[in-house]
Amino acid sequence: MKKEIEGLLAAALSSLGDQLPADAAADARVERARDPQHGDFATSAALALAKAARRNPRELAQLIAAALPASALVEEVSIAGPGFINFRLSPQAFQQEVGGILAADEAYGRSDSGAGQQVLVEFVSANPTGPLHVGHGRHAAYGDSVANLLEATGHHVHREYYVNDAGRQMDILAASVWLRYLEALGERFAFPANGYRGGYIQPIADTLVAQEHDRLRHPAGEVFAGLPADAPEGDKDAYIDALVERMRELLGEEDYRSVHRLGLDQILGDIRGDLAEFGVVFDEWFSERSLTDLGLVTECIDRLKSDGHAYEQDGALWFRASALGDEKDRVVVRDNGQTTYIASDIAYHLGKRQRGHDLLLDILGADHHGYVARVRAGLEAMGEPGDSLEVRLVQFAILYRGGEKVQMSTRSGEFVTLRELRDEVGNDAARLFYVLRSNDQHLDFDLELAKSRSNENPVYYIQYAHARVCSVFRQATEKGLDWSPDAGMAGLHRLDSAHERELMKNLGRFPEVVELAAANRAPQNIVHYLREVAQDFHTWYNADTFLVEDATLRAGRLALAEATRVVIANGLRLVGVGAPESM
RNA sequence: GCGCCCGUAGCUCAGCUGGAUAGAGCGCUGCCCUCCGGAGGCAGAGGUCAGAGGUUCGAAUCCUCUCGGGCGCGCCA
Repeated sequence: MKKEIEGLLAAALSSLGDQLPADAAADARVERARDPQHGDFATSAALALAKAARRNPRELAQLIAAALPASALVEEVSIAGPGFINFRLSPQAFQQEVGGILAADEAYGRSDSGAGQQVLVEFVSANPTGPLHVGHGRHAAYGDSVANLLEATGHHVHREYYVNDAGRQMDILAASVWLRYLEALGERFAFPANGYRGGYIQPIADTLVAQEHDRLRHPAGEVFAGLPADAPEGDKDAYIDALVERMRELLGEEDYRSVHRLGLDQILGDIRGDLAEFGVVFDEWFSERSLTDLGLVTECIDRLKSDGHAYEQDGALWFRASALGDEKDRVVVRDNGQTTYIASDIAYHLGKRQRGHDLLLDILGADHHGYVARVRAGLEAMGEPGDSLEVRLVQFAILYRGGEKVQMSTRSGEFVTLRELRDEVGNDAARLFYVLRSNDQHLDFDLELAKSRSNENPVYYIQYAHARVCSVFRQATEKGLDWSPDAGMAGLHRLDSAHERELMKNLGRFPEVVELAAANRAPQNIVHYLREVAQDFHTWYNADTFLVEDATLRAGRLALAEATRVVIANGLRLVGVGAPESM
């Protein structure tokens, strides 16, 4: 709809070619008028061009208005205020759009404006050391919704989860599993302060017992002999690292790896299942370890050195990131010869580019904001454009139950998991609440509100509108009142009440809202829009009866109801929420 | 100390690539079921868009500063 009006304006501007600056076509933009008195669309093109054209804005507006091609869509064009050109659309313009919605059905709202750009969206990427918690849930819901929006606007999207399977935390997990295994076999000892104490370790240890029996068993005395003191007296980090070392010595590299792999596989499998139930499916689970195994990390480090982006100091190798916009230089190889996470991250992001992705969109926790400049510097050092990396930070989610804040502690594994949240409020409420707020805003997630069945709860309010439409159609069938899209089209010209006009107008905005939400990575735009549509629908439903005697009018109203249903279903699908036919 | 993000109605927040009188929900006040699902609808009160400068024909939106709040500033990831 908007595009048609912009087309008319562009035609007018180009027909005035010699009287306007050469780049005037860029101002062929219209916006939705906020105030109905200003019609349906408005353009400030005359205001923007006035200076360059050396005319006063109102005069220029007259000129442009006069040059507009005639169109059945436009009922009235007027000049207002300092030089706005307002367009009032004809009833047919809106009715025609309803027909367009029915024809496009599930495709309504989709566009190809992304022109096939390859976008790699990386999100969640939680360390596979335990189940996902409610914070990860927000990342999952946001990242997947943004990916959906990008797909809907013609981007080629690849969803990826970066598996941190190479770091120290995974070693600690392997040790934790092994210790629970030893306990299960009867060994007695104090569990390390820094080990993973969550209950989810136990089943993994049980699997290990079932697979290996006591083949990996060593007496506790042997395992803990001569280790430094654990907390509180000693350093818990030094203690756990020494314990991991001991485990590797006693088991040998091959058996150590198999315990490590078992822990990783089970936890990752659990995460994968959790996300799948949440409607989030990744195209790829990318292993950090594979970067090292394929030699990509060393390759990157060699390139840093040969291109003069690195230097040695205090026995470590430093990446000269400060020369590329970062606030300081970063260690890439430690004095003990181990590479750091930043080395992996540079290799990882370079690899993303080499796999053919134009845009690398990372969804990260707000506490990772310092990381952005680092990776961007790394990409630039590898000869890749820094702006191929886009980072969206997601702020924390805080759970409330009624007015009470739910305490969340990552210690001792006592945190609220995503699965617990989903079980309590349901997938639909969880997904919608997670994207209700802008990603850079803290999220207060009220469990009671998410479960409530009233108009306080946007999930039910929107879904109810969808179910209501379905209910009307069920009623129509019961009463033997047949309806078809063709009959609906033939009745559209009868839709002329204020409520119908308002609803039609808002339905026609959907493609614009999708476009904007995608461009701004802002799924909350979709939710707020759907709430408006649902409100318009409920208002209309209360004001007018749909199943009237007059067959033509009835067909037209059912067409509009069906178009509403299509828009709500398409919008909810974008944020991963279901559209129930009854509730 | 330096850097990033946030500050909009009593509460929770939309709106932010500048546009014409700043929106929603909750809460508050008063209404609407002989009617397709009342899990709904209608009406009303409620704001110096944290503050101060600046750019502009026009600023909640862009720039600068100040004041509040959050988060970062490891040879952890």
